[in-house]
Amino acid sequence: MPTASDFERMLRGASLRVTAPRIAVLSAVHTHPHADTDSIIGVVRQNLGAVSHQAVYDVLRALTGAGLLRRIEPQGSVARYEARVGDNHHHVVCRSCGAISDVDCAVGAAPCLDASDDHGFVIDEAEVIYWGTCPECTTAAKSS
Amino acid sequence: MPTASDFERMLRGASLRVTAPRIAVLSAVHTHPHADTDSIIGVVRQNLGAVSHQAVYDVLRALTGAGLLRRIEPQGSVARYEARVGDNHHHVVCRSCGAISDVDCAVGAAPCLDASDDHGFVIDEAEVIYWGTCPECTTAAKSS
DNA sequence: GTCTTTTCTGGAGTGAGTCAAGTTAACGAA
DNA sequence: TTCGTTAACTTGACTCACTCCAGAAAAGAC
Repeated sequence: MPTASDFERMLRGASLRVTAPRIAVLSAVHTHPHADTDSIIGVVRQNLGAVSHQAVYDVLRALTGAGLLRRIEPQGSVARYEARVGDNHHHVVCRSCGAISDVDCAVGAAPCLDASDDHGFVIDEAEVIYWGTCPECTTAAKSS
Repeated sequence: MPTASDFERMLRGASLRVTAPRIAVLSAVHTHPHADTDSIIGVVRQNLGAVSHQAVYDVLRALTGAGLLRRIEPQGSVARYEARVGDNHHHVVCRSCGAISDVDCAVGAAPCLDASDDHGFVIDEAEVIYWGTCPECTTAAKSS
């Protein structure tokens, strides 16, 4: 787990100012992957005390823009953030409880990046979301 | 292009009641693929006159649930609907203008459905979204 | 034609996220 | 160290897609 000074280095590397809210948000997302904005606000406030929700929204946007965080938003869910960036990985989402897990790319480094007919689009990323049922919900459904 | 009686047959096939708003919504989505709810409401009102937005939301949900329509919502966009259901196809989304195009599956009928490590999830669908720049935006960017 | 059930209307409400104006603090330069 | 600039934070109002609710209307079964 990265330390506060690691986070500081990451911020400086992205030429962003180092502030307590930013460190706290970065840390919260590292310890709570796939957390939604509300939970992040909660965690940040536990560590720092009062922080405006607006600040957290701003920080999340700044960090996402700088490539330090990645924003994901599966259908029917609010925005979630994760700290694992730079590798091409995807997600499985549980239809029943909304749980999210990371999945490494099925077909090498850049899977499915070739669309059969790209309609002239210049494609730079392929995002894959697997939909299914998580182990907990599967067993819960069986026993009912 | 399907006719009103085709739509009627589709509704009956899904054991849904046949009403003017439903026919109109079905027709609107067929003629305007990837339209958002607001545009659909607009098209429906052009054809039918006054229809409440609530009715359109209800109809869209009923038709989506019955499998007659498919709901897609790429990040940063509101919900959109398309009438092409039952075949496993995906979408390219333009980062700059939000345009959406259909893309057939790159790797056969069910692409990438095998995650390398599924964490015990029972996966039933793989959704792929390609991100890029559409032809219009590409040429616009070059000329500027 | 009458009855039951589903659908539609109109209006109020919810909640994630944004906008705007003013204050505060980070950090490079003097 | 202090100063000034500029980015970041606070507060609070606001937007907008979407939902909930209660009553009215219409579709389909008998």
